Amino acid sequence: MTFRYQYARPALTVDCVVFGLDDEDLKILLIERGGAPFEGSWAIPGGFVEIDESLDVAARRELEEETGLKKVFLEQLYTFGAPQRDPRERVVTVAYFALVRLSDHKVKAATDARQALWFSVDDLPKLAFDHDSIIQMAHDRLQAKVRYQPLGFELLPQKFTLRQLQQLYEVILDRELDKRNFRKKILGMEILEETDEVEADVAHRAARLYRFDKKAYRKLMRQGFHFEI
Amino acid sequence: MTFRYQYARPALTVDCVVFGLDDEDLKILLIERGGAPFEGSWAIPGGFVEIDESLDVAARRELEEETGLKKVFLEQLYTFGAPQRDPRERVVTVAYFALVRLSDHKVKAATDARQALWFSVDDLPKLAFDHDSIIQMAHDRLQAKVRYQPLGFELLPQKFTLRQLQQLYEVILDRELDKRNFRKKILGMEILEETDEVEADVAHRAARLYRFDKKAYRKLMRQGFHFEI
DNA sequence: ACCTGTTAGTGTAAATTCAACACTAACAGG
DNA sequence: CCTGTTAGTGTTGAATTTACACTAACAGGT
Repeated sequence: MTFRYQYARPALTVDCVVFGLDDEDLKILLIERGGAPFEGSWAIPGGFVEIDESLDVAARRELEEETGLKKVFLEQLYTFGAPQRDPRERVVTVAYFALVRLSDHKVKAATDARQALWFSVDDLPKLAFDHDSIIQMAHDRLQAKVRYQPLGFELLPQKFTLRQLQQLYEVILDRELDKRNFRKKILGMEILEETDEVEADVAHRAARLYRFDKKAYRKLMRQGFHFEI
Repeated sequence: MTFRYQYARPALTVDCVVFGLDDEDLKILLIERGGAPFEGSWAIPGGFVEIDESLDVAARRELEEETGLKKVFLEQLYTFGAPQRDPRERVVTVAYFALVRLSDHKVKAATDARQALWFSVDDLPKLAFDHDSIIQMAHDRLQAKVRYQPLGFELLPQKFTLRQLQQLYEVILDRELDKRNFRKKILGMEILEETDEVEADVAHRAARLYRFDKKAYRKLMRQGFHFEI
């Protein structure tokens, strides 16, 4: 079946910048393209929007098809529509950024992708299309947003130590934070729930595990509380 | 001429939420639709993206065609793509928000629009499509962004009094600010250039006029300065 | 000339928040 | 029991933010 239109229409795709956190590194998930154009080069996962699916759904579907990732945090980033950004024809892409817990997820390459791999955010290979600008914008947005929204917890295991949380901010913001001031601030917010567990298998005093208390956070939000690191 | 595609493609449009500032009110520019669907109801200006123009260019073109506005501040907001948002067929729209100086611009209705009119942001008529959600998001974004980027100056005349500037923030943020603290903060930033003029035609002591000093602002930015109200 | 109404323009003190900084406790492993 | 490593904890000074009220200037009307 073919479709006829009176005017030429751009094709519409979605693409996802997927961030994951390794103990000391912020990583991005890339796929090696299995088809033209840019066959064999690296790109962020994505693909065409189907005619009856919403953009968010398309982004989730493509992400699962190409990398196997499901149920991740996903947020729309920006829409890129420079006329020559795809050499084949006019393609407008709605870019998303996603946050995943590396600990929870196994990644596997699939449809259209030879392989999917995590790359350190400041050691990326050459990328297809304008994907370097998309990643750049996603990284800027993550850095800005992580400071005033509790996004960071999406990157950590459900239970985490304060040390892990601090490290997360240090890695994303790319600067050191003072341990005592950090703990004072974050515990003072009362959005962390202390568990009665401590971390396991460490060769030193084990740190207490905390959980992000989403309910408490939402309640505080309704009272005008403003998260900020 | 017609175009044939193997798969059905969504149509792609751009829409603009245009803000203007009246002395005591934040306004939005709406057009009365001259054609189906929603003929006769109010909508934000916008239209189809042409095959070889970038999204920003399309937004500017549509804005000029429908309202006569040129050279306004314009920034991409969000892309709306719910499958049923347009009753005719699948239409994805890239929404923008724009800031204009009401003092500088005459608005005139044109192509496809019976008329263009300014409405107070908290007294809007019923709107076509999902334009109420688009406006809502634009308004939220303006409120958030005006606090940490010097966007406000786009809404004021080139030369303005501190009183006007304060009123602008009060109207947009919808809360009162302390006059002395406001002046201290804004003058302390050293991003305003004092002119040797004062306002004219007022029945009381005339206030000094200032200009936003974009050069000074950019210089400060490079040095890590962070604007914040 | 002067009275009235209205807004311009200005400083200080208290409260709060932020930044800097170092030691003891706990525990695993050898 | 010794070693190495990280957990966990308060205080002080500096900087920032908030609250708050009076005189000066000027146009317009009498």
